[in-house]
Amino acid sequence: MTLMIQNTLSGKLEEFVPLKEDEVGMYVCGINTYDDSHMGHAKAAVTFDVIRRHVEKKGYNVKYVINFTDIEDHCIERAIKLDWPLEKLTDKYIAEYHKDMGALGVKPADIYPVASHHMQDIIDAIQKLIDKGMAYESQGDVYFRVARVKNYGKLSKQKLEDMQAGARIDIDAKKENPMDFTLWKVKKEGEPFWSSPWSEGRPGWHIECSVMSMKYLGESFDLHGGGTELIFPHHENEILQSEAISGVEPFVKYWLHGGLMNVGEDKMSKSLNNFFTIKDVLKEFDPLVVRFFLLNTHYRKPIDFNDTALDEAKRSLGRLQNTLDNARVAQENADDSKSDDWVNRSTEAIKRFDKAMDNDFNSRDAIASLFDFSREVNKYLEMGNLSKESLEAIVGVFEEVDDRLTIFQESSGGLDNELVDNLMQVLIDLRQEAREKKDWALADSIRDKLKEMGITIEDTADGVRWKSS
RNA sequence: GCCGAGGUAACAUAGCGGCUAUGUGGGGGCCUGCAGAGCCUCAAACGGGAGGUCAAAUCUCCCCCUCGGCCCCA
Repeated sequence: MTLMIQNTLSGKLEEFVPLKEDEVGMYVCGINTYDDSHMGHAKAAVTFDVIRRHVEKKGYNVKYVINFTDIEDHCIERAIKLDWPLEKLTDKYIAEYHKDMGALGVKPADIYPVASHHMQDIIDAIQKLIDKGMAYESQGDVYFRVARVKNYGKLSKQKLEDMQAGARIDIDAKKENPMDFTLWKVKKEGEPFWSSPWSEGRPGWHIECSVMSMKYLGESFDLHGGGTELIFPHHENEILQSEAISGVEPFVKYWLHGGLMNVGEDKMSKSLNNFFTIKDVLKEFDPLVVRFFLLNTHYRKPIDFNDTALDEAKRSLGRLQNTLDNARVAQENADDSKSDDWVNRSTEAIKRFDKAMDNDFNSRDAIASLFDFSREVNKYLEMGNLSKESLEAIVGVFEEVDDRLTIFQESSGGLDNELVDNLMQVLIDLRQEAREKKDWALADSIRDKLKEMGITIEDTADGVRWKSS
């Protein structure tokens, strides 16, 4: 099956054909390191995590790079405000990022380059642009010369003329053209700075991504991701710079952009101050539920963030988790005498899942297919006549899915605590005795009290089960 | 103004030419001492208007509405 990818560059669904046989380069814009990550960042991290895993599953050797930008305005401002060296701020929020994303089950990237650690590379790149006539120095600043580009706007489909017509563009006397963007800017008093041939100052936003992506992935690589809000100007300018620096096209073959996280009518963002940090959300919801919530919508679409949606995700995911739990329990008790065609059906289920993922990483559709599979499994589980081999295959489907999406619990049974297990067994036995004597009041009382403690008792055909919620 | 992405049953989302979808919620059954879980089943949809096709939620055109981008942002 071929992997199809919606490419922002062409605006079309294209077959994925990597540039090189041995390695697929993938670069995703990380965060600006000045504050805790919010759910919007989580959406980006999780979707590209899943995309990366699927591409790897297709047999490609993915080299995954996520950058940290610590040289832009917010970081500088925050560092000054806290009276911290920039490095301290950078280190802190990189650590927080890894903590948050780790908690969300995001597989680490191969390389996490940091902008401020690549200053010489950045300065060299800017010099190269100046040497080529693609950039110019002006009173210590350096600007990219947009007029020298032949096809401006290939990613964002914007025309230079249109941009200048309606937009609110700052008229800066230092620029030749209002659309020229900053490669290097002179420091302001009190700001952190680096020396350069032009002035003491710092790089503009965009250039660090060009430099770091090309450094680690080469002048031309396969996949570049980010949120839709980055298409213009960030990614557009990244292309201009990179292709001007290297002289190689395309800088990136496939551009992927994820829909934004909304809160009601607005997108979630720091500047609107309507964000929910990952840390706060994880206090209320299981990380697996959060992942399910994020993956239950196609990555290119926006998602509205609210508790109701998370609650629904929790219930929905619980349905799948139940099937998996039940299958696992049945697996322990199954005999291997009977045979049926669940091995084949399981293979088919994985194929269907894969097919959905091959269609521009349609995790929503892939999950829907799992619900269908789950329903079928439940029917047979209830009849209780599945063979060990079948159950292994069925559990295998869930494990395969989990390998890609990471949405299931290992086991929802005990608390990994022998003492608790034993105590629970005593309570369950007592309750069973009460039930046999038809002492429903006592039996229900035990169940209710445990429920209050967050422990659910279920009477099933295979015996009594309990789980903590 | 200029670009981009969308408008699918109560809600959230897939589907993007023929197979009426998935979950949550709702009605009715089955199972159960009850509960839970599960199964079966019912109700419920493609923003509006033209066009085109044997056939459209899916294609074309027009209109309406929403969100995003054009200062920073995953």
